[in-house]
Amino acid sequence: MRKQEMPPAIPAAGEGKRGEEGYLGYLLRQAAGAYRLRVERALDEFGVTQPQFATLTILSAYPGISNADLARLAVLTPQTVSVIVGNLERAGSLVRKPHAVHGRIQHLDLSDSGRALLKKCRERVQKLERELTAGLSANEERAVRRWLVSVAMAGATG
Amino acid sequence: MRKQEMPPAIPAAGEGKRGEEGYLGYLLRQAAGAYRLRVERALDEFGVTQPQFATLTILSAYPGISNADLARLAVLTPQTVSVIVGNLERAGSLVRKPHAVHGRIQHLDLSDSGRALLKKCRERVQKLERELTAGLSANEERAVRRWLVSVAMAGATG
DNA sequence: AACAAAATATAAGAGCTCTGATATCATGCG
DNA sequence: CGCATGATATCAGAGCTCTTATATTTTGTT
Repeated sequence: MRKQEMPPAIPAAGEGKRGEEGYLGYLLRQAAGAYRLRVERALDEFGVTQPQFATLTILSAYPGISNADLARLAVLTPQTVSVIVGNLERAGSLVRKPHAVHGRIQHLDLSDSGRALLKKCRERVQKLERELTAGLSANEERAVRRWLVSVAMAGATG
Repeated sequence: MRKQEMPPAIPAAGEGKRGEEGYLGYLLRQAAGAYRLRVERALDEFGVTQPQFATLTILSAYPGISNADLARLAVLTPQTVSVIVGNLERAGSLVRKPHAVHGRIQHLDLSDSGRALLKKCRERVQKLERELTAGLSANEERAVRRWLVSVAMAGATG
């Protein structure tokens, strides 16, 4: 396949601009896309996407949270979260408790089936998570974590 | 806002699970999302998205590439790239040269306006790119780059 | 009490991305 | 030559994500 291109000659993955000399933003996008794909493949059996898994996880840690707070936690817009929550509700993984003390806010909580689903997903994903740190020394992992957090928070209002 | 939640107490950005102790995959997704948003804000004036900018950049480095090779380079599916290319063509930033020596393959190339657009976008993005490395030592930057490449390539066929 | 401001939720429209399916073209094998 | 295989391109359907806009509720000001 792809016999002989005269021009620049397309590099293999991990070489040239595709490798460690490439733009950091480009590498970041590639890494996130590749990992998202691996997560969704691992969770395909359960029909759960990576954003859904993240939402279930947050909901498990902070039950009763509102859509708006969920969006803040996930660094997403409320509209985006509303779509994800809608799909999860349709699948029966979470329930909305519409009213509350306040009128407009809806509290979100995992259903029993949602909790069971999260447990199964978590096992799969933790395997991938371990692979993520496999080749890193303790120092390197710390540097990577610090960097990821700083990138996520740059330009944030808080 | 959000006066007193009894339960776990929602952490501020960069703290607890949202910070350096969180899941690496979660941090990766947040960082990529936040950076993509910054890029698209910076390029909003030109109506160019991050994937479109990446496509223009690749096309500039490898003119005459096919949709399929472009997909391989970008670690995306051919269908995804086809959508992006379609939007860029509609905007007049690239041209398809349908035929070739082979019959089915379409060669892609930047138009003059596409080249001018890329130049303007590149200036904006390079500013963000520099911010990405601001707090990193040379050693740390090397570790981050190596890690991103390894994540992007894990599970790849070749 | 009345109005303004802020927060919450949702809808509409657009782009990105996947999977699965379909059509075209090239090459290799009989 | 005829058919199978593989590569390329595209369509259809689904989910994620953004922006912009709208409706409802709560809160603060007058």
